Amino acid sequence: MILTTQRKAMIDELKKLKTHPTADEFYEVIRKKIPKISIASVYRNLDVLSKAGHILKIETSGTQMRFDGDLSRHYHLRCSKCGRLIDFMPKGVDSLEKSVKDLKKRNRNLIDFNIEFSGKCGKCE
Amino acid sequence: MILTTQRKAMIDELKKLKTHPTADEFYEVIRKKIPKISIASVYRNLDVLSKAGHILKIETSGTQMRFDGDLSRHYHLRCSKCGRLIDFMPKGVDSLEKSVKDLKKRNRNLIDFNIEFSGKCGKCE
DNA sequence: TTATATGCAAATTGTTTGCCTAGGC
DNA sequence: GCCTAGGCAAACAATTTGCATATAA
Repeated sequence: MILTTQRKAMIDELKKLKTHPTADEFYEVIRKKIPKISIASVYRNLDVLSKAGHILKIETSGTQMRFDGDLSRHYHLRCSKCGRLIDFMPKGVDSLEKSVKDLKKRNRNLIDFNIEFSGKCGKCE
Repeated sequence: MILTTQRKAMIDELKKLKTHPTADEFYEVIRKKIPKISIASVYRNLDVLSKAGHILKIETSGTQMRFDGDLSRHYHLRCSKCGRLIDFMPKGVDSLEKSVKDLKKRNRNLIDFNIEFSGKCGKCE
């Protein structure tokens, strides 16, 4: 996997966003930096970059894939009012993580988990 | 929402399945009972029946929606080997549920959560 | 007998692929 | 110079819609 200028720019732009864009949303953003980029490259590169660990592909409710430049351990909340996907790392999450760790100890076949919260985001409360 | 013969049959058939089928998988199953059913009705009815609370639409990894006739509280595990979606309700899950309950107490905006586990299913271990 | 549901085909949406050219090492 | 990446358009897969007919209350 070659980190071309285009791919580097994609990583940079995605890291600036807090919105967890879909591929087509990100296409509109990156087009402002790289006007000649094609939607096919956006899909291809979001895929290879996530496989290479530079960005995160988010398994989310709703049909479209979403992407995240923030690699730190955090969760997401889907706002039940406005529908946006918001970073969510509240106090109390550590005990949930501990529960999962215990689950893994009891169930050796268990590898990972994916959680999405739902509720009102800060702006909609 | 009228519970037509067709919709009743769909609920019955889905409840018999443990496989959490996609819409097209379920279409193949229900066709054996209602040969003239159309794929459009399958999509439409899976949607209205889930909204009416008769069945469950599962937010799952992968691109396709999956459906579940089992309304009892339970979770799912995506097998990392065979890819199937398996019911998962192990010992230890109660402490995870307690953690989420605590989270909700601390974060009043929080409504619900959706978790999908990944790991090897019973057949693949 | 009026409203809702269904079948069929066509339209839409999100994503992937083939192929040829361009750029990176 | 060789191999991987990128642009473009066409293909594909999953789902939705419009419309005419059929079924339910």
